Amino acid sequence: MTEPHRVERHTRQRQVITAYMKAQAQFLTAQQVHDGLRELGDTVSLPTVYRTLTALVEAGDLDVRVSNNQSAYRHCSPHHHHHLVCRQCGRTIELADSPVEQWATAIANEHGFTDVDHTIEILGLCPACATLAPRC
Amino acid sequence: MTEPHRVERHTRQRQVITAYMKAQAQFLTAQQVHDGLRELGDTVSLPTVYRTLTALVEAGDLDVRVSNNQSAYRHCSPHHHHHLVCRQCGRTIELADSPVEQWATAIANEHGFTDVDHTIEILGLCPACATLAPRC
DNA sequence: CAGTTTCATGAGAATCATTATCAATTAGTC
DNA sequence: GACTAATTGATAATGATTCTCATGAAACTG
Repeated sequence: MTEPHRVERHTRQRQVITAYMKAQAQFLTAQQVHDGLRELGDTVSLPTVYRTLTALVEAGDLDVRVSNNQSAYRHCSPHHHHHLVCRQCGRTIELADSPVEQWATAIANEHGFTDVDHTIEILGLCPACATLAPRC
Repeated sequence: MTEPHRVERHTRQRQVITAYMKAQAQFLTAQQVHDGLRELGDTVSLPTVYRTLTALVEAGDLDVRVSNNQSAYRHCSPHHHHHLVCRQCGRTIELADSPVEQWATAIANEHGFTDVDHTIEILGLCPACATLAPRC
């Protein structure tokens, strides 16, 4: 009944995608990653881009964000899953620990919930976009 | 330059969908709403279900939640957009005001963000699911 | 280093949620 | 009841994501 021991392989494609995502400051769709890599000469098939991004999300290396019926991925430092995001340009600021952590846990306990996790996202207009685009 | 004055019409389909969603405690996909209505004998075309649900979301009457590449919709009381959700059965508990509100606003101001909104979601395993399904 | 195993990749097709199109229906108004 | 514009439904189109499966290449073996 022991798991068949799945070995993770270190392929060119995975390295390329991982490196690319680490260098990226924005949320990118699979398609954008695919195109971006091609521009650098590192061709990776679209299905592989999807597979790898999904794997990286499961590994906790990437954050996902769905908008417009599309998933966008972005590198994120582990354990700090809260963001302040500009709804215009997508500029993201990672937020450190907050009072929310404790509150969330407390609320969950109160209702008997276990194995608790939480997501917080603050959306707004960053200073730059506020001045540049009064109305888009 | 005045808007052409768009009149909202009160159709059978809209009433039916609105009523149905109000009576529902779970997040439902457009397809599920469509099927549910058909079972009640209130047939509404799938495109119309989509159109109506989208409109209701924009009106602030419904919450959306994306999972498995599908949007799910659920009635929600306005102004309280925070939920404690069971990741297994989808059971949802609406959370009242929290310390987060102030914190979010403070953080946003600190970074010069304006027109701020936020989303918080606490995911966990509800007591029922925790006992029934130790491992799925 | 050659052989073997097994996972990963890529090309293409398939899926399937969501949207667009457009003619036919209707709600709201006079 | 007639008029007008919004709404609906049938259908097709779109497009992101996933599946299939033959080929390629890691990792391991001896």
